Amino acid sequence: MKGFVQPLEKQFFECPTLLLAEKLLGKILVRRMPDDLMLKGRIVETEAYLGYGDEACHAWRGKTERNGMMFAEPGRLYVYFTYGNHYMLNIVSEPEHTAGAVLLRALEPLEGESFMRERRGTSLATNLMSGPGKLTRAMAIDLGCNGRSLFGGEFSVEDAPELPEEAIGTSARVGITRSRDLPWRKFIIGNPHLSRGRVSG
DNA sequence: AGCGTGATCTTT
DNA sequence: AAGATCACGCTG
Repeated sequence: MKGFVQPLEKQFFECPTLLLAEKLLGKILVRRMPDDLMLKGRIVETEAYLGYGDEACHAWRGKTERNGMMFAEPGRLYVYFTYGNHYMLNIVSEPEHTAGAVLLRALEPLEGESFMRERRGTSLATNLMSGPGKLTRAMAIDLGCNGRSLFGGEFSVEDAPELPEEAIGTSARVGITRSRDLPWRKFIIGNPHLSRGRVSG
């Protein structure tokens, strides 16, 4: 059928976390809401977090109630609450029982913008989902979404053409104090919907 | 550059 | 039980 896009399947997510952080750039996060409302955003900025050897990762000291979902199989959502205000959305990576996830830091709105504008209280497109807390707000993602699968219909990631190597930028991760030096942030160079972290490098 | 806001984790 | 930390966003 024309216009019907197949969601990415499990195998896509079965790769090392850092590689997944890069492969997700340009792909489209989809949430199917009640009443035929579709929310879509192109992934333009990600960060990799690994349970082993990465002190910035919630799971670096082992499994707890909060970070438990990071140990699940690839392709599930890890959502957590922070700073008393914000939900952060991650896609779980690495095999089951191994902690890893890709934080989605910024999306470019593609569908459902009026819903997003209302939730965000702003109309500027580049301000709707240009940050990890903003995008969960815009897409109404909270702790109830923790553990949801990307293969169950409600949430999915749509395929899109692979980006050329030169379109992808790399930098240190934003807003962390430990393991600052690791260059595990990936983004689409020059995209206007990036987070406040940095726009080009 | 400063602060709100509250859960989680560490230290007493 | 108390204190520090925090993968942020907004105001100024």
